[in-house]
Amino acid sequence: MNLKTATEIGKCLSNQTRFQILEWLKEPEKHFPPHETLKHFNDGVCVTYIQEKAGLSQSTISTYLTNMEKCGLLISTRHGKWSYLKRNEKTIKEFTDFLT
Amino acid sequence: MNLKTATEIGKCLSNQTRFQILEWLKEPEKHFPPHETLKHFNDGVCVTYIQEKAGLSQSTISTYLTNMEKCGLLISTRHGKWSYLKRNEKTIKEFTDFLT
DNA sequence: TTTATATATCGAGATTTATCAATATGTTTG
DNA sequence: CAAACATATTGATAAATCTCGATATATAAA
Repeated sequence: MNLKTATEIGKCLSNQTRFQILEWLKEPEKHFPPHETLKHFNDGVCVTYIQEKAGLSQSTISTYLTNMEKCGLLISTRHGKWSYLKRNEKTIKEFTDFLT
Repeated sequence: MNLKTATEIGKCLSNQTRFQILEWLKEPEKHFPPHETLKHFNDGVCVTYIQEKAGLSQSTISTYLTNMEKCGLLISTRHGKWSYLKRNEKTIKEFTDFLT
């Protein structure tokens, strides 16, 4: 982890909604309904579910998630027309190690 | 640690200079000269030394440090006319625990 | 292949942050 | 007390971020 990447992660963590998303994704089954198509949470939660729970516009949440993926906080996996997001624990650990 | 405080900390970590200060303060003796009056780094480093190393204006750094203290990232101790800043490892740990 | 659904990107206005110079406050020293 | 020094606060402008609606793209379903 370098200073630039760490700062990009800091930017993602500087907003309550984005931070909250990261918290929700710790335990997806606790905060989101199971997806109608996929029956598991192996790749996380789809954009729409996150958007509905956050209560912000689709475009805003899409941008948030894209940026969070870019700096390594999230991993995005596409299944058909859905994008699923899950935490990237490896980067999160690198970040906390860098800070500590 | 709650979401609001964590987000305030995230704001501090969203800027390279502020993040850098936190890194410098991990090992003050490695990045700063010993203070002419105090001979130790027990309470950290004075504002002026941090300001000079960061290369930003006195008012900017003062504001940075004040905010970093407000959200618990730093501990400020006054000795005479100097304010010394050091990392608040307790809060930093609470933050990384909250994130993990 | 048209239509519907999910996600991404663009453009714009409102809000927040970055950063400074100027000034104020607090503390020490002559 | 006056001068000097360290730090904090204020006021201002430029830059960045927030957030949306509109629109584009990708994929699936009819």
